[in-house]
Amino acid sequence: MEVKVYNTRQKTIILEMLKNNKNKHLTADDMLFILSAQKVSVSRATLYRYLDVLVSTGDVKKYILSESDKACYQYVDSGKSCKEHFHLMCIDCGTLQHLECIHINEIINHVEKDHKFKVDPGRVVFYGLCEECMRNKQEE
Amino acid sequence: MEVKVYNTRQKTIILEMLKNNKNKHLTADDMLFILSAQKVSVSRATLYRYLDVLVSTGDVKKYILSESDKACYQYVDSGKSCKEHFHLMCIDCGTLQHLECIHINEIINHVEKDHKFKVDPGRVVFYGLCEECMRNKQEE
DNA sequence: TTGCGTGCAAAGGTTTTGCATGGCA
DNA sequence: TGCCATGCAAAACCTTTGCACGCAA
Repeated sequence: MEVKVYNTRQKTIILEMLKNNKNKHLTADDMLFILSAQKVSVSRATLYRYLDVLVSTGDVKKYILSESDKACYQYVDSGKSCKEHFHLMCIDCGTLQHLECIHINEIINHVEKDHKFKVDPGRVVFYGLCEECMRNKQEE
Repeated sequence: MEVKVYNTRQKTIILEMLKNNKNKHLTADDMLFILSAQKVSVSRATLYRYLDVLVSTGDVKKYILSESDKACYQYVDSGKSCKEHFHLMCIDCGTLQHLECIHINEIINHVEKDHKFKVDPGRVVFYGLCEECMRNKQEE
C-alpha cells in the first residue's frame, strides 16, 4: 500500500535553504539559525524528520566530522544521479567530490559476488583528505 | 610539575579487554557488556575517563562510524600501523561486518593516485544489504 | 599521608518520539 | 473528509561532570 506524501510550507523552506547552501556542511543548529535569520520558522522536530527523509532518498548526505559529535548535512544535486556514483568527503575542509569511476564499480561487483553484500553506492561516503588539504598537512 | 598516574584494577581490566578485541570497533556499551560478561565491574564514567586518556596517548583510536552517533574505539598496536579494512553495514538489520580484502588496498591506492584523494579506510562504511536481508527482500 | 581514581547520580547536549492539532489533497 | 505533517514538550540517548569516598604509592 502506497503512503501519501504532502507538500508543505516547511518542507519547501528546508529544501530551499539546503539548496542555497550546497557546498557547506550544516548542523541542525546551523540550519535553524539560518532559518530564524530569514524570519521563517520550522520546528526542530520537523527539521530532523524531514532531513531523515531526504537522507533516505539520497538527496542529502549525512556525515559526522571527526571533531564535533554533531551530525552534518549537505544537499546533493540530483541533476546527475548521485545514486550511482561515490562521494569523497574531505574531513578537513568538508568539500564533497563526486567520483565516477569504473574501478569503483568493479569493487562493488566484487563485494557483491565474493563477499555476498550488495552495496548501495548512493549512501557510501569515502572520508579522507582532498588534494589541497593533503598539501597543507605536509607543509605543517 | 609532574602529575602522578596510579595503576588501578579498573585500568588493567579495561586495557586487557581492549587488547583482547584488537580488530573490533567497540562502543562504550559493547565494552561494558563484555566486562559484565566477565563478571568484572567498571563504572561507565571510569570507562569514558580512561578511554579519553588512552585516546590522547594514542594507544586507542576513536571514531564515529557515520549515521550511528556512537563513538567507536579500537586498540592500536603501537608496532604496526592500523589495519586497513572497510566496514559493511546492513541497512536492514544493522549488522556491521569487517571486510579485509586485498582489492580494497588497490582501490585506496587508485583513488589516491588517480583522483588525488587520500582515503581514511577506518572511517568508511559501505551501506547496503547483507546476504540474509538480500534474500528476505527477494522473497517479499 | 597525599592526591589521583572511582562510583554514583545528576547534568549536558543532540536527536527522537508521543500526542494533540494543523493543513494538504 | 481522510490522514499525513507539524509543534511542543518530554523522553531517549550518549557522554561529561561534581562530589564524596576509596585506594595506590
